[in-house]
Amino acid sequence: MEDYYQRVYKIVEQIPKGKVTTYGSIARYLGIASGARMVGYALNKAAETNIPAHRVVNRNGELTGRAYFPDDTMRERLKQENIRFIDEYQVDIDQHLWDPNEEMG
DNA sequence: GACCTGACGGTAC
DNA sequence: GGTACCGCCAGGT
Repeated sequence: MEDYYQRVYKIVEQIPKGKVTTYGSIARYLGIASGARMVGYALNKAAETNIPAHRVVNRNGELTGRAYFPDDTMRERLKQENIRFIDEYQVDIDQHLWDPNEEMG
């Protein structure tokens, strides 16, 4: 079901600069609250696209997907957007959280 | 067609 | 408050 991935990409593209969201929020918006894993899986493919997948982190704000980005691209991109880091590879999710369920309805 | 794996999340202890 | 375990859906072998 590639259409599923398209849905994920569409949402990730809507993430405003300086904001981040979680896999769970995206999954919930898609109607699969428990499909957070699928979101990350989709973003894996998104890593080779023009989609800002670096703005998506887990519920804890950890850059779990940094391994799928060349070097520290993911962290550099976030820092470039003035994202506050509470750890070397963990953003202040509570400060920059962007929930599509609230922003997009 | 069955089993295993995977950028996660919530609950239980 | 942190760690551990189970559940979830989709895709590949």
